[in-house]
Amino acid sequence: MTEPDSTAEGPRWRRRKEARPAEMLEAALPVFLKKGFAAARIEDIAAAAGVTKGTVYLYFPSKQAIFEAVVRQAILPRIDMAEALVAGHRGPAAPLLARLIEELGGRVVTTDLAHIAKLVIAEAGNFPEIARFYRREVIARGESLMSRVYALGVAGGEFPDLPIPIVTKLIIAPVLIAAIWRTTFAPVDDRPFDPIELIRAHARVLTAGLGALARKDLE
Amino acid sequence: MTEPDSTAEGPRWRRRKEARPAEMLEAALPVFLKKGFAAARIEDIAAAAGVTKGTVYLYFPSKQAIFEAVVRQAILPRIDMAEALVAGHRGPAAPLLARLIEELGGRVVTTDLAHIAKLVIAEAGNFPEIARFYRREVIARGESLMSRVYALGVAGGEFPDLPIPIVTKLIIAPVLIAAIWRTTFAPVDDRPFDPIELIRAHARVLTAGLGALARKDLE
Amino acid sequence: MTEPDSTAEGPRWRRRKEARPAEMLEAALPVFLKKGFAAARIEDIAAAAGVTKGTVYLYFPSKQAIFEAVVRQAILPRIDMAEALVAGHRGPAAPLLARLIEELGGRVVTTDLAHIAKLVIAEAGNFPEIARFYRREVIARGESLMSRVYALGVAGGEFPDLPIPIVTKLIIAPVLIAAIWRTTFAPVDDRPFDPIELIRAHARVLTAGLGALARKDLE
Amino acid sequence: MTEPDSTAEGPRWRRRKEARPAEMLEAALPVFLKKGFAAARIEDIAAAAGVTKGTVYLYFPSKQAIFEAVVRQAILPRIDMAEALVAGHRGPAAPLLARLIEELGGRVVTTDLAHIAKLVIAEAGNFPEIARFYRREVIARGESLMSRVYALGVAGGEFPDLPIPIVTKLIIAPVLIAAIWRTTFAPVDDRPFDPIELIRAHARVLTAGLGALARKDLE
DNA sequence: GATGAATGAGTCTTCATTCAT
DNA sequence: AATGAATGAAGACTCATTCAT
Repeated sequence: MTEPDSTAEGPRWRRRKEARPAEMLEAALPVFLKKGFAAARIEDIAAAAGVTKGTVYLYFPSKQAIFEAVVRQAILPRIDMAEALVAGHRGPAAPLLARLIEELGGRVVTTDLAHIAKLVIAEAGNFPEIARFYRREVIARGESLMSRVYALGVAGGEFPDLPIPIVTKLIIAPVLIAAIWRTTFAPVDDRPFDPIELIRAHARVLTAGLGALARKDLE
Repeated sequence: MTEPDSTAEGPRWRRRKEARPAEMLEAALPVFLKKGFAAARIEDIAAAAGVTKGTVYLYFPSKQAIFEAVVRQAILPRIDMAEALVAGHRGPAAPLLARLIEELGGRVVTTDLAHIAKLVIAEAGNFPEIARFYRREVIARGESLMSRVYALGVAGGEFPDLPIPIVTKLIIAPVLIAAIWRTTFAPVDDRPFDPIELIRAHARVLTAGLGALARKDLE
Repeated sequence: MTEPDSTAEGPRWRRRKEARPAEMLEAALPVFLKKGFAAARIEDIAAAAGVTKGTVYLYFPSKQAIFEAVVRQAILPRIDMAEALVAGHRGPAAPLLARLIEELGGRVVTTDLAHIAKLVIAEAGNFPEIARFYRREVIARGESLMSRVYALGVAGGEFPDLPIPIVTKLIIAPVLIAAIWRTTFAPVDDRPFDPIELIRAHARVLTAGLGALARKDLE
Repeated sequence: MTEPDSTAEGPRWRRRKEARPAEMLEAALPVFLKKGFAAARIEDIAAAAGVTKGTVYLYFPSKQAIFEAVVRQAILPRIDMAEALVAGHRGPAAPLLARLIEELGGRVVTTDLAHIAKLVIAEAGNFPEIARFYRREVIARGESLMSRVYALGVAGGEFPDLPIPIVTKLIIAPVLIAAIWRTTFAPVDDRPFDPIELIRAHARVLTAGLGALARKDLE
């Protein structure tokens, strides 16, 4: 597939050691997504990367290490993107929050981030390291991001003063549901599922709810 | 071997043939909850049920069959309970919805239903049959239940006219998040997590949001 | 081989769990003797025992455990025999020592104890547990045995007062050499090697030497 | 890459092509000593020699070839030394023999010759070529050396007329035991072990024994 | 109905060896 | 000459499943 020169037999390798680990992770991601950790075979991953089993072990010491690296590589760039996206936002908090949910959430829900999130949830129980990493690198950063937006809204009287960890989860929840639904139940459901519609409704209901509660708080 | 003489008193024990499968499923549930499908060993399940591996196969044809039966048995009674709980509710829709969320959601989130939900989500990808069953028996019934309550609210002008599948997911989402958090990330987080607090906040924000949108719709 | 009933296919197993481990060790010994630890394949051992790989793991948790058990089983009964043999001896020390060397040493050197000793020596470096066991169960008991005989001789003025650990090794040394020679070099040597002759010469030279030194000490 | 400009000063280093194999063997010896043949990895050897795996195969066709060469190289110079040492000895046979044992044996037992001997013994079973080489180059030459000394003693009536292969083994035995003990059991024994003390006792007992038997023969 | 001994396919992992560069 | 990426055969170990007792 990615074999650039395959006349006859082609060279067994070409000097690209530095690129290999990333290539392999890229190849491994769909395998893990499709089968989960336990059912994914190293050989599948190797084949997907166009190498043989042994080669995989030149770059990673174990299946678990591959898995952890895959999750990391799949997630970290997205987090960076998300943070950049937020950093650019300006203005009152409520529309900002709505936009965040719609843009970020929409992105998550329509790309393979949905699968990745589901994968992490599914396997984190067996991989405390993954769980820890995810909490630290994804959730914590997401929360800190949200908390800034939310604090703005609280300061401006737009939002009620709820605990950040709670609010964050309320914000995220429908996004995750959309991800889970799309990856898990949509394939066995004949009714269409439009994740974007869910995200939009969520944005509307949530901001309306927060606004209403804020006003009630003021009374 | 150490069998005491039992001629006089009749059999010391009586195998509850009919009860066996259910007993096994009960024993198997915690094993699957703890390890997931792949890592759960038949021997663990057998041991938990106080029998040997071979016996398990007298009642179930395969590990997968056990798993599916376990999930079914764990979930069905809860659904029935939930439906009963709803059937008894009366009055305006908003407080009913809030109560539903708090009572049902609270129950889910604090019992091992949380683990079960997480298990289903984690494994449904590998078990279409589970996914199908869950969608059909759990989600569909839950939705139908919700839809009755929600329709009440829409009719009364309390709720905006959103699509039922969307609303249902919005209602459920934080409950699921609470379940996932508790089973997956709380164990690796040192900050305390109070699922009930999340559920309550959810109930408040959601009903407030729906109410606000309903009013806006009327204008 | 030991299959008692093999018409057509024969039963896959017959209730003999208790005998199995010992049978397997017996089967494993020659495999280890022939190949050493590293080169011995579990499958070889299984085949030698008339079972398949998996069965081996019903009884032993690892290759190393098998190895250790094999060595133990091969050695312990011999030690017991040796101790019994010594316990029965009476009379002055020098002939007793000579008899010990000739009978015990002769036995070692002509049976597969020679191979076992060589095996232990060869692998003990990689198996501290084996080394420790051997030192404790074989060497220590052998020494204690020797030391009783030797003390007798010292008390009677027959032997010089040398440190027991030294004397023991002098007594054992040619026996071990004979064992090593027979298992290691004799197969590639065309000259015949008679271990018994070596043992006899050793007994004579050693007792003569000890006697001479004892007399010199007295002067 | 970081190669400094070398046009002006000529090559910074010069590969000693001819020396390479010897260097590698030197590097390989400790690896084999520490791990034995099977557990020694080519990569370890290469690393110890400061080259990469591939380079090793420029000089040796296989791991086994390296091993054989290592043993050869480790042993041959010692043999030469030993023969030189003997060639210089003069005088009556008994003290000569004692000196030989103490000096040669002492040297063996306190240097890594002990480890090498143990290595050969451990692996010779799997490497007939090694066994053959060792018998031919080491044992045979050692024997011939001993036989000259011994014949001197027999001629002078100092020693009894025992077969040379037997006597040789009696002479060597405690040396080997010392070597084996030091490398194999001493590490798991908390009591101190002084190989020199053993060698000295051996020299004394052996010469005394040979002398006594010689006198008895004369009677 | 239960048992538990036995199986053997399935996987990860290691490492000697090859060979394009 | 040296490298080091890649290979693939080999082997330990696991465990769902079978079936004689």
